[in-house]
Amino acid sequence: MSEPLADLRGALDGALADLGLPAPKNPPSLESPRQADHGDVATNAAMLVAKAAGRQPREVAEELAQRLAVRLGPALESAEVAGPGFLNLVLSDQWYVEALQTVLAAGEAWGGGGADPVRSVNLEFVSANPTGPIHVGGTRNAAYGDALGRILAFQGHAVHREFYVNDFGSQIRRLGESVQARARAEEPPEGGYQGAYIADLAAQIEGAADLPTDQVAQLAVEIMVAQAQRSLARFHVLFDRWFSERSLHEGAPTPVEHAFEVLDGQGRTFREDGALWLRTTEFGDDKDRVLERSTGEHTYFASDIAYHQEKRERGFDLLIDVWGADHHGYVPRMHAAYRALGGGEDELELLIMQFVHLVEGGERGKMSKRAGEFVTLDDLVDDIGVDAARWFLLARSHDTTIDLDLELARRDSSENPVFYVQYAHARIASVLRKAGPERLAQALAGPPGVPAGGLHAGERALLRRIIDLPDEIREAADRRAPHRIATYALETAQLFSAFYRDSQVVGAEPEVETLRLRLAVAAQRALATALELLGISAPEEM
RNA sequence: GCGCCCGUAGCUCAGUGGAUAGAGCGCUCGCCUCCGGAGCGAGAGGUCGCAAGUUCGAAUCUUGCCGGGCGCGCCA
Repeated sequence: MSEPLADLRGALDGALADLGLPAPKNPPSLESPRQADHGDVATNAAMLVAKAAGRQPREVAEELAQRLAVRLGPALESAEVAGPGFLNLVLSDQWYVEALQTVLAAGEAWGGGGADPVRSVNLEFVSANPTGPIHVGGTRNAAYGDALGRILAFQGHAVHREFYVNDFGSQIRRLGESVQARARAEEPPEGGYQGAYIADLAAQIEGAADLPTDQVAQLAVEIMVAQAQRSLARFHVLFDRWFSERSLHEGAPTPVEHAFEVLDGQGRTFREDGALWLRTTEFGDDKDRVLERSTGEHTYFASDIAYHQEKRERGFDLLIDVWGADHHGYVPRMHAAYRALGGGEDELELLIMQFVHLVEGGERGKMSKRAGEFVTLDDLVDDIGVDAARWFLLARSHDTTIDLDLELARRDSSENPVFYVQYAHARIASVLRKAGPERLAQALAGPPGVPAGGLHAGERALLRRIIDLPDEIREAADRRAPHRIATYALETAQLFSAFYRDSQVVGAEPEVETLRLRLAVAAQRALATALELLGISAPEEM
């Protein structure tokens, strides 16, 4: 048996072909029905093809059931047509036991490797301005980008993680001025930065009061970047490259100038009012955009275009940028610019993270960077820990704003979902320790067998969920939706808990104990994999 | 005004064409001679913002409205 659900899908496709029915436009479902009396696997295949074939769905389902019975043989216990044309399949214990064997044989690789086709992905995320510490929004971006990277990599994609450092331009000058003002005990400049970290920078930079402002600014950026690297590493987020915006303005020609040449070669730029413009309206933007101001300075947009051109030239076949919600208005012009460079529409994905509100006792905290009253990544990790922070930031879809309940997040009890999942993992480890290494090795050595009494409902339900893992990961990857993995982890932990409650593992009849030990190992792997993809620890004991 | 995101249980949110819409928290009530009780459960609680439309079938797709968040610089 290869991957169990893939086998079923193959059998279903084959059965449709047997009947001379066209393959449906959308792949038929193979879902675990919520209702227990709807079988182990339900499919809507008959309803999908009935119309095109001009047939009654239930009639098609009946014929499909017969063909599946032939193709699946002893794997299929029964197939029943229900409702408007669903086909509910009950799989045999033998099928389940063989599926479990497949899971165990795959080991840590179970659930991964589904990339099709394999792509070379540049994943740019966080990219927070080095004018201040990383705050909660950046932390969510970090957790999301990192988890997405883990999922894509587990699928088999080549993932290169990058942090774009905005170490150039007016805000950096303002940072230098702010630090220098502080060092001179003067008021910060108009629109400058405040907060304790500015005082720290002023103290750390020797001669900050007297050095040229540009130099103070660069030294401050270096310190801030190093701090961001430490904070992110502590949050289990590592990058392959920290890309300097400043570097886009160095060399001859500079990457920015090179990008201008590329755009000019495509005939996309023009001069007006003394400025250089890009005709982004040709690609759906609502107005054209300035690349070089009438003063001769380049805009931030020019840097960004040069950066994306540079990434293109490095040979990635997919660029993903994860941006904060406050930049969403920038999306159309970036897409337009990418196409103006000659890039393909589906080579660049811009993902927008919505905001996070921290909630404590029903009250929302404030996060204003300039005022210096923000909660930073380090503050959050100090408060609730890496695992809880990552869980609560990752458990929800990236395009919904979230309220993070700090009071719940810091609890060490099963009321806290991340604790509950980790506890289930640790508990399995404890059961396996109880069985002992010899007994465990013996159980895993097989051969797989169906115990005399057959499988119980709780065992089948847990195993069914473990078998779902590859599909879940594929969905999470394709939809850029790490939160699905969190949902999966919680459900799997709940199913294990129910199984554990109802079924004695260690000390059961030998062949039953063997099955349950194997199941426990598989459940532990599924949980460990899900947690790993979220960057959350899977403890052996707590 | 225009654009993007959101509107699902008291609260926070899953669920992007299928059957009787789910979870966590909160609330009420149960379970320790038993592999981890820092645990395990049960129950109450919902016009899926509103209205049309498409479909055999809509929380899900379309359109319009209402409500909330964000954005609309030769700033970054």
